[in-house]
Amino acid sequence: MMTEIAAEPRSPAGVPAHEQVYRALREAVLFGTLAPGEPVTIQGLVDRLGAGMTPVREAIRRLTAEGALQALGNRRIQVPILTTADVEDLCEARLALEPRLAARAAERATAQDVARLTAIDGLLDRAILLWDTEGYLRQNHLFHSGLNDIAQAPIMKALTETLWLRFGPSLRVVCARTGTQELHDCHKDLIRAMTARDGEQAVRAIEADVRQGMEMIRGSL
Amino acid sequence: MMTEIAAEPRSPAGVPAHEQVYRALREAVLFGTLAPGEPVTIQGLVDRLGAGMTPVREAIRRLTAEGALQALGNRRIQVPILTTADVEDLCEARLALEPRLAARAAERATAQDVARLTAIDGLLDRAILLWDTEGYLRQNHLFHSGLNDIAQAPIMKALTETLWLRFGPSLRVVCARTGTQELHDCHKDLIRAMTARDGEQAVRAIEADVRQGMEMIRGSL
DNA sequence: GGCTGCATAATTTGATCATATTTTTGAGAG
DNA sequence: CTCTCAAAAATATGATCAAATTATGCAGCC
Repeated sequence: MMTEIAAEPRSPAGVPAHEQVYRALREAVLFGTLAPGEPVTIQGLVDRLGAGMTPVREAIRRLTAEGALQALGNRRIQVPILTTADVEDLCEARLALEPRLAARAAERATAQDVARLTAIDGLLDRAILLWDTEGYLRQNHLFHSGLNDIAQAPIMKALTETLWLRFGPSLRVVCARTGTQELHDCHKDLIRAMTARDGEQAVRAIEADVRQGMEMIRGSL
Repeated sequence: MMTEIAAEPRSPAGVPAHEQVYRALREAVLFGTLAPGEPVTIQGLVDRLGAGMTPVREAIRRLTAEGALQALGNRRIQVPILTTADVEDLCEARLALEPRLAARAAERATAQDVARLTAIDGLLDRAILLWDTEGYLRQNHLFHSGLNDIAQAPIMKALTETLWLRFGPSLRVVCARTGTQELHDCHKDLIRAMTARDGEQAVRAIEADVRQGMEMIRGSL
């Protein structure tokens, strides 16, 4: 497994090793091959990434604090396995935060912001047509991350990012299995809402998007 | 400063050093003497707590991921200084999450749960009468943490805890300066709502509590 | 005779520390 | 005011120790 976690051979000047390991692991959680329930060992990461123990350790603690990884009692760490209750919990948390961010974004979006999101959404559509699951996941995350940036609420955005880390692996499993063809694209509604500066419409669109995503995961348990 | 971070000389069987450092630091953020803007150095913690570098490092990364500490660009770490925008952001995040938790708690609370919260609230009142700021902060946190436990939504609760870590130091500064005497006690309303299984009332009470607390902090900037 | 169960040994993995290296800061000289 | 250099702090490595899991082997039972 997890053979696709890329090891960056050289350190691009100034980026600490623990930061690089963190980014690689985070990517692996969101778009990579880390599956729910998969064990994550420190030594394995040390061997695979060619880093020392301390940086790997720090990165793992960080991801664990964010909910991307789960520390079992017995010194073992794994990618969390979501229960039905977890998905409910996640869904409610997302519905608490993301509509507020979307409303703020709709109130603040410039034409440039809308253009950027539209471009990302285009790449997303292309990924869907090509059955490119990883591309879909990347562009989808990029779209929502960009949207939440526009809201200018860094704390709520940070919380939301940790939620995405929690359901990332499960969402990937679902998408790899069932594909992404038949999903209703709420992003178009979102872009319309932002163009119109309509917070209410943005809230409805993001709620639909969240429910759709969480429902897919729930159905796969 | 921070001389009151207790060093646990011996490891109480099985609790790893990095976990102990984490707990000590977390307590210091919530109830201790760590003030906003105060620098947190690894070496300082190593010397003060008598632990090794690696555990201290891990604890700091964890707290940083939770927003309790802030990594400056230049390898320096400090307790975050909240801006007005941060407080707005925090307030909206709390209003997004805590009312939902309170409503869930109100629907699920047993008589025993209510009794426990009532007991904590009694200790809280005593702390207020005694002008015991740390006691007030501890019991207040215990009350809300216990309330959020009852909601049985571990993910939303975890998010909320990180929010408390973010405003902990600032709240403590305010309380130490202005005291806690004149605060309207929303906890009584909360307990009534839980006894009555009234989610709506619980939402209103917690919203008032959140606004009151955030307003105190906002006014101190 | 083969299979199950448990005790024990071997190996893997995690936790911690001491230390070397690099970076940043800040003081002092020009 | 700027540049240089020394002290302090952070980063990162590898070694060492402890704990847990897995493998192994022996006895007893079907």
